Amino acid sequence: MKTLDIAEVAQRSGLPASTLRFYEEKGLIRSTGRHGLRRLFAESVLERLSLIALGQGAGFTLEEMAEMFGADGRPPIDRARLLEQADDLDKRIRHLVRMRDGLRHVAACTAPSHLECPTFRRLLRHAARPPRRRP
Amino acid sequence: MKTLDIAEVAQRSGLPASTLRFYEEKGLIRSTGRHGLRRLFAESVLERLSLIALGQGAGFTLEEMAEMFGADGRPPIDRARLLEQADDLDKRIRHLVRMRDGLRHVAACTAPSHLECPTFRRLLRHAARPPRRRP
DNA sequence: CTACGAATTCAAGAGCACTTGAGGTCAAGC
DNA sequence: GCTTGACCTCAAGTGCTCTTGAATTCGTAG
Repeated sequence: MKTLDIAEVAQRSGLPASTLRFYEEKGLIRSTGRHGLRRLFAESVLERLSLIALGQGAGFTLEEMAEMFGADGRPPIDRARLLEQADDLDKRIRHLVRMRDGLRHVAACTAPSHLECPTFRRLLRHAARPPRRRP
Repeated sequence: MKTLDIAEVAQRSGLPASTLRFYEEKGLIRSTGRHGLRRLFAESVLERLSLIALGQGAGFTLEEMAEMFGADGRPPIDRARLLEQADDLDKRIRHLVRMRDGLRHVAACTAPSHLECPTFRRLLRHAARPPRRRP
């Protein structure tokens, strides 16, 4: 099995070595051994890192992800949880779409003051706070 | 002109008073005066708060927003900036859509291991890190 | 006029995701 | 064998957005 040293993982994943060490400390990835002091990683760590990026984008915290693919390795994925998260994403997407449209409108709008523009005012009424990363 | 005390602003905006004080300190909102010690706000602060929520969702930091509607009040909006931000949002939206679809797929997929599922693997390859809040 | 409760200030703390710096170690090349 | 430089550890620091707590002030109801 081919092993990668941290520099190679860093280069291929685009993450700095410090982040990789940090992730390992958090239990998000694992090194398969050492060469002297130096960590060795299996190539599969790259997939894991993609998975982490995916999860981050979906709104999971690092800690939640560490739990999810906890003890063993293979993500024992919780389907209900994922669907819930997908619905959540739907909300965020709709929100962002409204905002994008709003921004474009404001950039184009010629109303004397944006606060007088009905489109803008409608937008504001819908501008609920973005869902906070679960506190 | 009707004025609101902080409790009313809090209640109508859904933000805790501490956040309102924090925003004022940051120059994001202004109280119009005091009644004794107590802040008084114009009703228009509610619109401003919506605007802030909007901006946050669009990826502006509080400081950037404080700059934008800086000295006077009325947002002297920078159109180029807004369009740029809208394009940015477009990217984020496309990203989120892929992730949502990915999550749904994974929840439904029956492949023995997700890492063997081609759809999932394709998803992973696209799971670039979500754009970091401008560092 | 007194007591209550809501608001105030200021400093510190919290949560998340990392980054940085000081000081040490070790494999490899010369 | 010695130097070099990548990698190591551990503690502390960063940036952002707030929250919490202690001590204090003040308007309003009774």
